[in-house]
Formats: sequence, C-alpha cells, structure tokens
Amino acid sequence: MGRTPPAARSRRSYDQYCAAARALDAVGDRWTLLIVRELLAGPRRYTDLHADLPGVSTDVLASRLKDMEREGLTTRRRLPPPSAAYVYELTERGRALLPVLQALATWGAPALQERAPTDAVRAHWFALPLLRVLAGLGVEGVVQVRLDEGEFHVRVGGGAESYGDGPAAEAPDALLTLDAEACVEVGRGALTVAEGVRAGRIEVSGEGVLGKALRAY
Amino acid sequence: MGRTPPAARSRRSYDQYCAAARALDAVGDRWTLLIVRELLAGPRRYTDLHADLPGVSTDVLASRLKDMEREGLTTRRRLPPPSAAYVYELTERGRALLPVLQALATWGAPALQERAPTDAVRAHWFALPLLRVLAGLGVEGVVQVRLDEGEFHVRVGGGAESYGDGPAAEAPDALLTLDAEACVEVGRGALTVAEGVRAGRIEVSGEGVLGKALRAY
DNA sequence: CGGCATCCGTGACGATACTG
DNA sequence: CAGTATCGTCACGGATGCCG
Repeated sequence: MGRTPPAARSRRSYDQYCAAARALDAVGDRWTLLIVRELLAGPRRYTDLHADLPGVSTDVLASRLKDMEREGLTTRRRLPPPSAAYVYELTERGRALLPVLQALATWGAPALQERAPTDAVRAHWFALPLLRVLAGLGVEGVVQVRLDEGEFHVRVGGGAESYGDGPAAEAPDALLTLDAEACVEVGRGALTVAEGVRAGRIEVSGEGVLGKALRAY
Repeated sequence: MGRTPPAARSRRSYDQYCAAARALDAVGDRWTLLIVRELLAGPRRYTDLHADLPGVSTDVLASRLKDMEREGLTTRRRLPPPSAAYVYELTERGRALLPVLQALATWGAPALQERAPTDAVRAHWFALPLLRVLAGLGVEGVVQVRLDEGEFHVRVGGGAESYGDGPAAEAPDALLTLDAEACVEVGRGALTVAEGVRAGRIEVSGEGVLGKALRAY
C-alpha cells in the first residue's frame, strides 16, 4: 500500500536508463528550459526572470531555480554593492544545454508563422534560430542585431556560440537591422540576407569578413 | 474572476513568440518526447508503448497520443488482419524531432554513469547516443548492435539518420557486439571502438567500408 | 486481449497576498 | 527586491471497468 519511493532520483523521475530520459529528469519540468533560455542571454535577477517569463508563478520560479542549482545548472551570486542583489547564471553544464534549445528552436521555428496578439516577445528570443544560420556561415565574430522589439547580439565561431541581451561587451563585427518577420524568415532559412537586403527589409553594416559573409548569404 | 482563457493555443501554452517555446508547447508535456523516442524506433501499438514506458498511466498515454496526432506528430493506422490492431507511427514532422532527442541524449549521457537497479532499460534506448558517434564517422550504411539487453540497428549516412528496434529490414553492413557499459562509454566518447576491441569488450564484424571505419574509430 | 474511459487520491501549477 | 505562504484548480499516476 504505502510503497514509499525510497528517495527517487528527483521528485518524479522517469527511472529509465536512457540518456534522453535522464536529461528530461533534469530539465523536463515545465518552465525549466525557458529559464535556461533566459540565462543563456546572460546573468539575470529573480525579478528580471519573473518579468521575462509571463505566466510563471513566483513559487514555481523559485522552486525551479532551486532545483536547477541543485542539479548544477545554475549558480547564485551576490552582486557587489550598491546593487546588492542576487543574480542567477548558468554553469558550464547549464550552458551545455544550448544545443538542446537550438534543436528545439529549429524544430519549432515553423510555428512562428502565426503570431497571436497575446504572445509575449523579447528581442533575444530571436537569437536561437539565428544562431544556427550564422554559425553555418563558418565565420567568426560578433553580430549585433537590432529589431523593433529590442537589441541583442550573437557570437559565433570556433564552435563556441553564444548570445546575449543588449549590446555585446566587445565591439561587434557587423550590425544587422531588420524587423521581426524578416528575422524569423532568415532563421527558418526561408529568406537569405542577400534577398532581404535587396528587398530593403534588412540592413547590414560592417566591412570585415563577417559583414561580407552576411551580405553574401 | 472566471478569467476564461479564450481557447489558448493548447491546453496550457506558454504564449511566447519564441521558436523554442513553441516547440515546448507541442512536445514539452511529460512523456511526450519519450513517446517520440519510442516511435522513432518504429511503429508501435498502444500496448507496446504502455509496456515500454513504465510509469505512464493509461489515460495519460491515450491523451498524449491524441494530442500528438492533433499536432501532426503521429498518425494512427490500422494493421491488416489478422493482427487487426492500431499502430502509431511518426509523421515526417514527428521524425524531425530526432535532433532534439539527440541533443537531449548527448547532454544527458553523463548521467548514465550511475545506474539504479530500479531503472528500466530497453535496447534501442542506447541508439540515440550511439547515433551521434556513428554519424560522425562520415560513412553510410546500417549497423546492427547486439547488447545483452536486446538488439537494435542504426542507419547513418547522408544526413538521414534513423534507428530501429531489432534487426534492420535490409542486411546490415556491420555488426557490433558489446555490453551496455561499453556502449554507453562509446556513446559518451569516453571509449573508442578500437580501444574496446583491443580490451576485448567490443566485437566488430563486417568487412565493408563501415566495418573498417568502425574498427578504425 | 487490446484500447481505451472513468474514478480517485496526490501533487504540481498559477494567481494573489504577504513578509524580511 | 526576493522571495515565502496560502489556496483553488488541474494534471498526473494507479486501479478498475467497459467494449469491441
């Protein structure tokens, strides 16, 4: 009757000797991968996370952050005064989830064709599909992307891809200005940068190798 | 008070204009990706799925299969008599989730180092991590894999990777015999086939290009 | 017997209120 | 600002029953 599960792997593990099931044990809970997506854009405070994840309740967010810290995905760090607040950031293990989110984004990109007026949007959410395309160029550097919804940057090259909110710390090698629709199409591979530029939907600046590669794509 | 959600995208959508969030709307529910993993190994009947997914309740399995059909991930087909039963199989869209499961499996593979006695196992669950390694060889063909837990095959080459339970329909190009532990290590990249053969933990047969490539890895 | 539908207890989730 | 507390609701897991 009682059948007390003697301290299962997690609250509710699949208990399968399978790599994918093990991964889902760790990041399969609701909201977890979206929190990772947020933190891939850089360290975030609790309130920022709560603001950028509309719908998540405060207790669930707190619970997930604790779970993720226990799983070794994130660390909690106190900022130096005067902004004495906690920020959450990904560990190396957490950042290693980028390919998972990229694969999900690639698969889910077709669903961006319909956009509901109730949908939340943040600029850096467009980074994931774009990252795959830019990484495919085989060049290296930082691309700054300006959308109406905001601004983010993408860092590619050497298999060490990353993205972040706002401007990059270093000077970008190229600047991409376009609207969300064009950005989605490029991310889907339905529009090339060259076509977008020709149609006046995309502007590219940056005369280095990266800028040239972008215009040639 | 009522706050009736006016027919959201799904039961509980994230309502975010983000490719990854859209993907999680479709496959983020508990058990869904594991059902996909099962169906990637070939068509399955309801009872088979229920038997190979210990812990899933009957109603949740039925509900997921309906959701997945509605999302266009699966189709339901009636087998010809006398085995007149329904089988579920993936659509093209469903099979396109393979990269997602591969990314998850790659990330989750380190967690296979600890194996609980309560963990369920199926032979073809080892296919996912292995697929990545074999696809990296750059050769093409079918590898039959024999474990103590059972037998499965993987098909690589030309970007059209797949795997299946039991023997392949066509004659395999190579046969790999090893134990689960060695299989996991190869999938993690912690053991090469050549090392495994030298240590007597792996046997490779098949004299074609694929067999040679395997032994050379 | 395979393929579910129904019922029920528990736990996860979402919204709001409240606190250090 | 960063959570904790409370509460209603719904999803999940387990067992059982029905129906072809």
